[in-house]
Amino acid sequence: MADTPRSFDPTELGAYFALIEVSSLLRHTVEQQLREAGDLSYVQFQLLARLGNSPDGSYRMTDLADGVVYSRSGLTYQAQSLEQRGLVTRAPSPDDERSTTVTITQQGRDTLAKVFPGHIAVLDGLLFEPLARQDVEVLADVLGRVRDHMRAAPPRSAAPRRRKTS
Amino acid sequence: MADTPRSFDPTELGAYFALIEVSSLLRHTVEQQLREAGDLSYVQFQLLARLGNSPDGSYRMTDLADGVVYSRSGLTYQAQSLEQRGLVTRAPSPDDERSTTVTITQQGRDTLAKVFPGHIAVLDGLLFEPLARQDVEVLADVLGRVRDHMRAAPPRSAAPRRRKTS
DNA sequence: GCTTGTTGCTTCGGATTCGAAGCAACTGGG
DNA sequence: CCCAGTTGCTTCGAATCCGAAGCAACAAGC
Repeated sequence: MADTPRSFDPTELGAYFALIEVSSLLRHTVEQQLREAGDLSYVQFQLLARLGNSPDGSYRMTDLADGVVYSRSGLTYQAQSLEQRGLVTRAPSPDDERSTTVTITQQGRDTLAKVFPGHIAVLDGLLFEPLARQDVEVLADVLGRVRDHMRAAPPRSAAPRRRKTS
Repeated sequence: MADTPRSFDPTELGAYFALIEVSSLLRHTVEQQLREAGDLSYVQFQLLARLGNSPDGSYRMTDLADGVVYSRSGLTYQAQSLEQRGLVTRAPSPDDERSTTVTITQQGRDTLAKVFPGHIAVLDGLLFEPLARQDVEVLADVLGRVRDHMRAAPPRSAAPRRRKTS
């Protein structure tokens, strides 16, 4: 397999390495800020932010997991943690007894509001500062296209669950 | 000093979210490939790759940690693991008795060679496939600039001015 | 040569992550 | 109604990660 190990040219390598390094550093810094400002991990912040953006402030566990890339078990762990701290509530969905609906509380919204300015400040100073308006636009466009492509791509596993192969 | 809690416009948000999601998904997929192909974690692969690129195949621990963004202790953990598997050796530096020099072994190079084609294939299919040549160039340029800016920025002395004024 | 201070790495304890297995609720065919 | 299959979430065990404290080797000042 993989008989065509073409190697990358410097530009491609540069793009790849820069992507990895930028996201790592950014995440690291943001994580520190969130920890200091509101004792939140990055995942917890993402979850709260997503819930806060929802019309009714709630989502199913699965939808949350999909939006944040993390594993189901990891999400359970964080949701429990957030629930114990009173930032979200969890209740079985009225429709589907097996699905759990997570809802952000007022305290959760307060916490979100408390950490948000610092979050923006970090992004501003670290990510956007060296970029012109046009750079941001290009970045959004190109990375947005990559993201759509990734989402569309099959999970790439010789899945144990083969079904529906047309 | 809550002077500028400016919120981001959709383009900035899009760039930020796309960056996070792309890097997360990419990393996730790459991690799986590396695990299957050579039982390596992403960090381990990065370390081996970096060592393999070095003229003499070796680096000091600190330089490795800086290049890979991870914590010192985490690096120690991974280096020990790699050493036990015979992929690298560790020895005190002749100059500085306290610094440890990590060197890739032939077996390490073999492992690297084994996983590399698959690694490239993943990147190709996931990251580069939807991009035109020009997109890659722009990406390398813009992200490269951001990376340089981040490296120049002080790691954490940027926010110590704030007190918990809740 | 001693005493401080710094630097480089490791150990330690705790938090977070994941995949696999387990359990409970829905679904469809008989 | 029952049975197998699927779906949604949680529990479990193990791996990985980090920051803080600890230890050893250098560097400076006296």
